[in-house]
Amino acid sequence: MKVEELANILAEHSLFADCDDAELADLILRGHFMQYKKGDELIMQGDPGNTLLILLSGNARTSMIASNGHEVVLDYAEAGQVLGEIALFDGGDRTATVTAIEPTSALSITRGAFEEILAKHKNMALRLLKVMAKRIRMANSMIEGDRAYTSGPRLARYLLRLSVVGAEEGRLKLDLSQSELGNFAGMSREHINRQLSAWSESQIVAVESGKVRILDHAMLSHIAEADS
Amino acid sequence: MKVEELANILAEHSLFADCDDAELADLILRGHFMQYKKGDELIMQGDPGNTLLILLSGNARTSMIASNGHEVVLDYAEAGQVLGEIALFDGGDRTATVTAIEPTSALSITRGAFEEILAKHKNMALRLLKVMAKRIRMANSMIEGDRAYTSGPRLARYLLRLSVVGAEEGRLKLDLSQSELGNFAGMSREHINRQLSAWSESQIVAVESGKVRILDHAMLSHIAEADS
DNA sequence: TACCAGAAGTGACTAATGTCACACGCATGC
DNA sequence: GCATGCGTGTGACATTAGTCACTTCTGGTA
Repeated sequence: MKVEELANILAEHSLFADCDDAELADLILRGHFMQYKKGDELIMQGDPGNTLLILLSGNARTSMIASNGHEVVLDYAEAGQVLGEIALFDGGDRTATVTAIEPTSALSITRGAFEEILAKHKNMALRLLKVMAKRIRMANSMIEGDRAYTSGPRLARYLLRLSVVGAEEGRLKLDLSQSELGNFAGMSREHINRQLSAWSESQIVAVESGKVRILDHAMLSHIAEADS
Repeated sequence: MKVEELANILAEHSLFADCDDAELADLILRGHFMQYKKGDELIMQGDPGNTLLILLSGNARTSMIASNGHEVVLDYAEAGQVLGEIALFDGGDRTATVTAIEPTSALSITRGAFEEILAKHKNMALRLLKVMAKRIRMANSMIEGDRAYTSGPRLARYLLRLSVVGAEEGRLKLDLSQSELGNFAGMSREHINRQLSAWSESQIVAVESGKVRILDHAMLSHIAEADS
């Protein structure tokens, strides 16, 4: 892939939108371009983590497998997202596995290279701090939601999180199977199914050939804040 | 408080242990020394967040109140910990409330001052990135634990998290009431009580005048990884 | 000492979800 | 066309943990 193409992809996404050309050039120069097929693992839980990844295209699922075998999906990442920062910065092993859920490409940058970039471009550190702050905020909000709410409001939250901001007919960013939705929202497939059926009755969502569409965004937001 | 005293306190704690004198001096010079009584709020959920706090002494509880009134305790902070980074860096409001649970003091640094320090001392950014990486790691591990395990293993994990590393007779860092433990581990006070009683029967913990002591650290760790 | 407040202990009941079992529908490929 | 597999729909039941309503302890204090 050409350097200009990479630069364009990077510059399209918020995090790198305000990078100057020199920064972009350095990222691309020091990074390796990686390609993955659907199902490939970009990052494997337990591995030592010495690289930072920047998703260029495609979508990936970040998940952890607990010691009892239970799978927990933490997030879905799209182009422009930074992955692998945790292990890179704290020096520990990778905490989660990142799996491509469609053909995906990424820029891989080693610790050494990234530290040089940080040293050279001081705005880079602030950008990264901002990305990580947002991640902690999201994680805290997941903890709060998982703890404080019952399954209904929780599923509502996760659906809203998957909903496209522009709200093009309420379609979700990703078409997840009900089992995957379950792993993401922390409930059983059957329970997801029942909840979705109920909401479908009351016209809050529509389920068409396995795909969820949000019909009543306001109502869903209301449910997400509900008392129970 | 004298500058040298502050410098000593800062230098004692891991995050700042490798700061050079100039860095410490800048932190202290640009920071305001704050003191809090037990029960005072160092940070209030919903406020705009324009300062970073570094705990110098005491202990504080970080908690969120969900829209349905449910309180979720995210963490307990001790001296040396950085607080308030999330809102400082992503520009949003404070996500949680931090309450002193004993007399506490902290260094408060405004965004502007901190950005100047970051620009001047390039190691500062790496240190911060590391702190935040560890926080995300901890948050992810909370999500994993809350989702994948039942109450037993979960309580075990939170007790271990509160246990002093040096394991001085298994005493916990903080003597929390059972209700507080409940808000931290995400279960009802009664359930905490029953679980603790059961473990006390089997000599895994001891409960003496309201204080929990871990008797069998290995067993508790084993429970924390249990299948159920 | 007697009293009070806040914590802790406990039984009975209830609510929320997970689990199991199985039917169904729809796409894929031989 | 038919077999196969995967995702979905649904009832019955089991479990887990929360809730309620008290009682009992404990430490501090008038």
